[in-house]
Amino acid sequence: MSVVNNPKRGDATREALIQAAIDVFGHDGFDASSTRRIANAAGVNQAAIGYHFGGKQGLYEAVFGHIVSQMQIRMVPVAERAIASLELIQGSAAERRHMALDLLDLVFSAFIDLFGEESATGWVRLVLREQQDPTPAFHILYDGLMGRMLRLVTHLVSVASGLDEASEACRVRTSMLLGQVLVFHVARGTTSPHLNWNSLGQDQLTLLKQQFRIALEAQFPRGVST
Amino acid sequence: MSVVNNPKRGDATREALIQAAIDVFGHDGFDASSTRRIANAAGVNQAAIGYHFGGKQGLYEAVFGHIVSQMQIRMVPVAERAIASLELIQGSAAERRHMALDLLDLVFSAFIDLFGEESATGWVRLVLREQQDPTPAFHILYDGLMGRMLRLVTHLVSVASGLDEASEACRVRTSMLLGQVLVFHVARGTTSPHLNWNSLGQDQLTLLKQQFRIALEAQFPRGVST
DNA sequence: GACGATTTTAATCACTCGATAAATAAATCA
DNA sequence: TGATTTATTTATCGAGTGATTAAAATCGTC
Repeated sequence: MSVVNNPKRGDATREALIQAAIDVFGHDGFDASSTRRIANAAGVNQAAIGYHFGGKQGLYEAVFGHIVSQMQIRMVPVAERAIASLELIQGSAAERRHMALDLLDLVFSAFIDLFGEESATGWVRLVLREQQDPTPAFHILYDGLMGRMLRLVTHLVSVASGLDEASEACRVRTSMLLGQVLVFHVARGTTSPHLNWNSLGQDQLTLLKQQFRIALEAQFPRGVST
Repeated sequence: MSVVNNPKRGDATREALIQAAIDVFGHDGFDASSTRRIANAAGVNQAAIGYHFGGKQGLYEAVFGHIVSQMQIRMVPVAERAIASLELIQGSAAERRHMALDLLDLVFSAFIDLFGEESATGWVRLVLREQQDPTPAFHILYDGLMGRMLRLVTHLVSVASGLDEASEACRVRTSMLLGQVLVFHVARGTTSPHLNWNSLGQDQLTLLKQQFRIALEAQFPRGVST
């Protein structure tokens, strides 16, 4: 009870293991990452993984719990702001369209920033790998954040485009929007040499947001109305 | 000399190993795939991998050689047709823009078909994994096909948009186009439940091409001209 | 059918893996 | 302090890894 917050004895070890695991798992994937390397990177003993997380799989899932909470810190305020704005406005269709476009820009800007953070290099790879072929850890991601964000964005696209929210067309277009951002991480092997970008710095992120906005406005033009 | 084509004795074994390796590597990744499982799936002995390909890594690279040749069969004719069309036309800027848009649609349609083929489920995962974090095998892909296709598409986008081919803006927009297609494979974990698609059948591919064309035309409008 | 070359197989190597039990250390509380 | 719980470490287990060797089988050719 000396310090506030009451940190239990093993908290430091657990934290160190999760941080190291994000790096190692993110760099080499689940299978190629040995528990010994992770433990070594964390400065603790290999057996500590079994003690604190039950095993390698348990550590992997704990890592995703950590990632989701980090993503939530960044995205939830933005999402709530967008939802609040949407509920407030009740003008003409054109006005709501206008608003939805601004909110899409807001949400995707946050998304681009999130994926471009310095500390993100580790966990972004993990998230994308899990996207590609989901393991049980994927549900932690989807239920915790991705699913909710996707529903919000789909709704915004629906308002911005006039497409029925439940239609396949609307959902396809929503996914395509997502792809326009993800591609710079997912197809890094191709985009990176093509753009001479060896990393996503502030300059690159700015350009990305800029170009995304242009593409967004073009895809769902403001002027067109009923 | 009994059969034509002079198939050497070990060709059947090599072919079986490559086919099995595409499935196993594609499903579980390089590290999680054991040479014994691959050999078993191919119906040959594990030592045959060492004999024919030098080792696990050699087999992995041979797989990518095979994939590239398969992709080339599908994409090279389309690419050559596009290049030929571009060189022929020399009308007004508006006409060239028009043509470039049609060619973009052509190339990406082929791309969508390629990634949607029944037999593709195996190697698509492999290609995307390699995109995400390139190993030496990535160069086989990039030099063999991806790089060339990307240059072609960049040129088409340049003509269609009026952006300088060498500009970052043009290349970012090109990558974004690519992302609009890739997302359905790369973020399958998210798009698949969102769209209630458990696989990419003919209906899904048709809808994809349809929506992509709409998004493409919107992003690079035909009407606008000098 | 015998020969040499190519291919396939069985057997084994040294090694790394994740998990775990037993021993030790540290903190907590009576 | 001594007892008890909690945490960390050391050491080891069996399973599975990729690679390699040497023997066996298969082939074309004479």
